[in-house]
Amino acid sequence: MSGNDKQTEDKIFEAATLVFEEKGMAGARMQNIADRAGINKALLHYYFRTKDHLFDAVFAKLAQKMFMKFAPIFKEDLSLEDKLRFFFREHITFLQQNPKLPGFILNEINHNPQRIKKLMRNIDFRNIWLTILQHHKDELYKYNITEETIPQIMTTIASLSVFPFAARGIFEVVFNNIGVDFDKYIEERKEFAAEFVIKAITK
Amino acid sequence: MSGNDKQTEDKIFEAATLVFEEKGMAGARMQNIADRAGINKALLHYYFRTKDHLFDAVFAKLAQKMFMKFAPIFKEDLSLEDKLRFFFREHITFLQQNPKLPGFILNEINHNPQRIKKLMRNIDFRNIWLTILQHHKDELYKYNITEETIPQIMTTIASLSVFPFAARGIFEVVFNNIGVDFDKYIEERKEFAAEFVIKAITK
DNA sequence: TTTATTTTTGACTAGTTGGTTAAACTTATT
DNA sequence: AATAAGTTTAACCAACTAGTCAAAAATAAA
Repeated sequence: MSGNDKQTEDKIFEAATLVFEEKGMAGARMQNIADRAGINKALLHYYFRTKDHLFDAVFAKLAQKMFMKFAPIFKEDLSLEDKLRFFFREHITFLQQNPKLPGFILNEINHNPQRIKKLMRNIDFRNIWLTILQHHKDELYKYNITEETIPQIMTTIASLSVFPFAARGIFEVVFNNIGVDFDKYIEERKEFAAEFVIKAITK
Repeated sequence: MSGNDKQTEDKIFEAATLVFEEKGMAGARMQNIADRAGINKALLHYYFRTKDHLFDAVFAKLAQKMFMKFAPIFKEDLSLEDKLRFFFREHITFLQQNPKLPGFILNEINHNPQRIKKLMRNIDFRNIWLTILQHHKDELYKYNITEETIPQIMTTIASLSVFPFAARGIFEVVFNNIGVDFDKYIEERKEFAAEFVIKAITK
């Protein structure tokens, strides 16, 4: 094992990430990945035996990167309102730096739902669920939130943050026609989304 | 031209729709489409010269189906609040009947942004934009809506309706773990989303 | 330096895929 | 019935693609 192999493995991984994000599993070509990594195609199979192996590695890493960004909210010791402000600010900033992540993950999950089931079976959602309920128990009565509406509110929060990036291609076309800049829109969204949700759940 | 050819063309189109929705352009196989249509592969190329032709036909039809569902809101003569209730009820019901549409369209647009630009260059967004402004001019001052926040609000509305279907694969896994049924969640969303937005934009 | 081990490459292969073609079949026209 | 036109098929092809392999190059061990 020379010190070089980690370097090449990383080069391959980065190239594969770019190509898979752009073309998806079905549209990606091993030759294309090899070219971008500046190596021979055979070397791909030396480090990652098959296209599936390589894809799984990339997908697992990107999915973790994505979902881990949801976790810190539950740990921060803030009021519900500040938690919302914190979340949208942090999460949208993260997506600004990884704009293709949502589209990539949604696409691959739709084409292969099995993949996410395998990936998420370790996560203990029931526990997270109970933690949230417990942690905000006293606070919830102050808001328009019942236990039954929590799934609606949680998915609403995720939608407001993630969807603009997943639908960026459409938004940009519409925005172009009415003189709105996508980047500026995203920047404003950090605050807008937080205040929108807060307003909606306030009694 | 026998009366048969329209029948076969439709059979092909329906089969192609199913396969493209499920696998995407890159993952779809002409042989698979031919099999589902119950015909020879050569006959595909007799009706639609290439895979691109066939895909373009399917995509154009599905995209139109999707976006046309946004139009009726602007014509209905209802108060803003009832318009919101009307929209979410109608649009989510439509998506219940076409659950794979959002994922398919988002995916293909992300992989080929050119396609939507070509498709949408006929639509006069500036005109629609001005119509909305004009039509709700008197009403807007009653709500927390300024001209600058309209793009935020419009995209928020779209997100709340479309995202759950685009991210269904993820939602279902999470829901399974906490005992929530996706179909029931969607049914409840029709009313929840409307009231959520109304609450958020009310002064 | 010599030998063993790991890394990298060019050439190759078996299988797949979109697309073609000539002939057979069906339907309409005379 | 005979001819023409449109429809459908089986067999085929060229290009592409994931994956292999043996040999060369580079690195580590002796």
